[in-house]
Amino acid sequence: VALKPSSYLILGLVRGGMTSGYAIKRFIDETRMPVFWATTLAQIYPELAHLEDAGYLSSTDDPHGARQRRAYSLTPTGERALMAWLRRAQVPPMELRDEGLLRLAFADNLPRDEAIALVGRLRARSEEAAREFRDEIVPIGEALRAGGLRFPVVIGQIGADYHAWAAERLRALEAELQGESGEPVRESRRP
Amino acid sequence: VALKPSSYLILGLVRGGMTSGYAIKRFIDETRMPVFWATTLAQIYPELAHLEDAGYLSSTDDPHGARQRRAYSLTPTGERALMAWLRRAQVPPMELRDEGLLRLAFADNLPRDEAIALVGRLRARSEEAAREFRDEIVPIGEALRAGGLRFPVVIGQIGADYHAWAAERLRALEAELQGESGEPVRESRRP
DNA sequence: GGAAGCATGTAAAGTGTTACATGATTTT
DNA sequence: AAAATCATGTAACACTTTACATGCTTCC
Repeated sequence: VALKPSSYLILGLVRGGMTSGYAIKRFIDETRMPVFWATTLAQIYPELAHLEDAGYLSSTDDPHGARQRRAYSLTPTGERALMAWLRRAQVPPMELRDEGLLRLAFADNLPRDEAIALVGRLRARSEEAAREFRDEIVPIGEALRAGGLRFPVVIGQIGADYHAWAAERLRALEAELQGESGEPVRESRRP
Repeated sequence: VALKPSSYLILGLVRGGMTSGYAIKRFIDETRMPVFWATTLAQIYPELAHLEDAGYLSSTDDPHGARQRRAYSLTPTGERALMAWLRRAQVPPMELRDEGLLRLAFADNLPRDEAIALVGRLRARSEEAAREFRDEIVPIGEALRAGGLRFPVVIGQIGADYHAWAAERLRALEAELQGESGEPVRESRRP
């Protein structure tokens, strides 16, 4: 029974010291460390229960005063599963599913100026995302680095660099589209 | 009742001349034009039916001999909905959900050489994807361009450029990780 | 006559999101 | 006393994927 990526996410976070459902939620909200595999609160608790049933996690009650809390930890099986996943030779192909680029694919339905405006909106979106990665996610990663974790900051930087690249790429596309005049030009294009 | 991205995908393809469910499937298989919003055969037929119920599409029987076929076309409502979507000022944030980058986020659990190997696998994956975009998807887009469609090739090129960029970015990360020696170095790092 | 392609669908399971629901404790 | 935070969950819905199911037509 193969685990899904969100299961490994939970496994990895428990292994990293986020031992309760709430701690996992808070870590995700605060650090946005798993930006490349989002999950929501409603998935965490069922997933923890499922991983315990399947023998990857074990749990003990760990109340603070009268406030309940359940503390999870990896079983040897869970440990093995996480490491095997990290070491697996095959990495599934990247899937990026983006409504913005889907719109762009249909931009032939728009007049040229409106197509350019659409590209401009996509560029603005990437600029905003780049800012967010640079100013919020990377600094949090740098804070975690003090605790010996170097990869959160690495993926934050990759995210920041990606969006910066995308913004530039879209700016180039805007320029290219603007360069093509509305009236057909006397062949200035190579054959 | 807002339509979902896959609905607009279908609407856009019908508008582009793929008037039957099978034609849509074939176009997707052959051109892989909507790489940034994948869909499967099992979604197409229910979606066509749903869009007709909701008044965005109309259909007529269009058999070839005794072989049945249902031909769809956009109603004025469908036309308006598609154009409004393309013109909408707000573009939802890009979501990229990638198991590979999720693994990288947890690479602190691996010894350095294995972490480097993981980055290497991710790089190889991007190189492969770049090749696929460059050698397969872009040429198909260029063929479509003859028919007046210029944006399929644009998104193919964006995909190719993205993966090429990613491969280079990951190669830089490999080098960076390799540069850090196993034993702690006498502070060659700025404060 | 058989294989490949054309054509349309369904069933079931898996996966994920939004909104709701509850209650204790700590801080202001 | 109220607000914020800690803590755990459920219900309903939305969406996607995998696998299955059927039958005709054209080409070899």
